[in-house]
Amino acid sequence: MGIIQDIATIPLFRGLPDKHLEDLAMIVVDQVFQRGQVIFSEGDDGNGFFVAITGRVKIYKMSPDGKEQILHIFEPGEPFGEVPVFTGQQFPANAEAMKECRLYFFPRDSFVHLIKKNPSLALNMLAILSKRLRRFTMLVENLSLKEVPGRLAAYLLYLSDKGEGARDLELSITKGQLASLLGTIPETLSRILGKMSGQGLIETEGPKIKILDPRGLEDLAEWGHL
Amino acid sequence: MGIIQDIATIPLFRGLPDKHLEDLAMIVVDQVFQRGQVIFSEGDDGNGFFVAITGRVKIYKMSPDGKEQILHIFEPGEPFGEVPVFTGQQFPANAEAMKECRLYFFPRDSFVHLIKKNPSLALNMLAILSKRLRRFTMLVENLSLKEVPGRLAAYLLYLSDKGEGARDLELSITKGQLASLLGTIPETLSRILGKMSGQGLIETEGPKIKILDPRGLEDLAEWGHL
DNA sequence: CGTGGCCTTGATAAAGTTCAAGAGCCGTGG
DNA sequence: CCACGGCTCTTGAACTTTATCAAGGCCACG
Repeated sequence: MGIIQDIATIPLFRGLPDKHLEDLAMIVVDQVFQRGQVIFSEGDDGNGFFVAITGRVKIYKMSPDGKEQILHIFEPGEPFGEVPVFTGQQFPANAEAMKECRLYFFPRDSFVHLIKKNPSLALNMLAILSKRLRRFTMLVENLSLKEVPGRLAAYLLYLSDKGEGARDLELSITKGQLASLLGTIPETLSRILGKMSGQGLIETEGPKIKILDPRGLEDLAEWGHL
Repeated sequence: MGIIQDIATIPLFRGLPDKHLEDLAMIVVDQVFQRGQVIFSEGDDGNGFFVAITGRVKIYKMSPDGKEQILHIFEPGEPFGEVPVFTGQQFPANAEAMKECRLYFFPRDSFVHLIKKNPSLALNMLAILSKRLRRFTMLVENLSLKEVPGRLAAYLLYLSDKGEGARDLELSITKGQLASLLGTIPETLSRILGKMSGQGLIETEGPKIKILDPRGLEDLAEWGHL
């Protein structure tokens, strides 16, 4: 019960007529994944895509020697795994539940059929993919053009912005995961957090980080040094 | 003369009825850019997108201290600059003509209008954006998980595949640009090309690169060392 | 023939990774 | 209630990779 309501709250489906929401409810598959469970792996055939209803999902790549790069972390309401739906190929990366997740799975054919009949659904999906391209652009910029302190500063400011400018942040992921998100390793992240504390930019206590000098962080994010 | 034919050959518009091709021809703006000319800059408002008809276009990011990361190089037939069309924001990166280019510009509103009436156009665009996401995934993987020799090996194999397995490659861009594409600098690229020659993997002569040991390159691309 | 662009090479320095060890934390079970 | 094992995080030292700085070579074009 409540599937239609759940679907209606997904931004991707905003503005859809009730009739189409019902159609979606007919084709959706409700799935639950446990923390640490693999949702799909790079190279698997993708016969549809997912929307997170509860929980948190990471999309990541692995190098042969075990280093992980997180590409994205999806929260409730966000769709993922759409790429093969439209290219007809395999998933380009892996997906894993970071905690217990409830996911809605939308099979490819039914969804494409629906898109053909509903331009606003197509435009919603185009907007989502475009936003994702924008994020990837930033990720590439960070990885290639900034060094780790700059990436970390940018991430902290991003968190602060998301929390309406809050100075007191609390990491919702472990520092190890944060390292993987920033394209580095826990040791390096740890050292840089220490250095930034020493310079009076931030204050850390476990998963809590207090921003002491937002301007200093901005300079760091922009220029790569203080 | 010829505009409709040009438009009809663009993969994005494949399968469109003639009537819609004519509509497109009505809204398109034909533009020419000289080598080195800026097409748009990061932060500019995007009121439409481009399709390359002739020439070559690079999409890139710059760091404050001048290092460049090429995100993409577009050849004739490929659309670019679509992100702001669907998110309503600014261009996330810069675009510059690498040689004299003829571009078709499609204004946003007319195009969105057309998409609403034509699901197959929407699906074509979704496929293109999805492919681009896939490419970005590979770029991130390369930048974060591989070191420069691995990236170079992967790029050479990609060129070889594109040329139906050809062993004799010819770079269509300068080595400096290749360095920027691989997320490094010309000096480093030069050294690594030298090292790879010394190991008998390739043979270089100016812009020509001959692949001597494809298996060796695959190992390098996969594992980061021979 | 000189000038500017592009590429190469060498010496040096910086940033990040690896390896190793240890500290803090927490849930489980004796 | 406390001890143990596992996990995350931190710190140190050596090492690797890459960037930086500087200089010189090659080549096309005027």
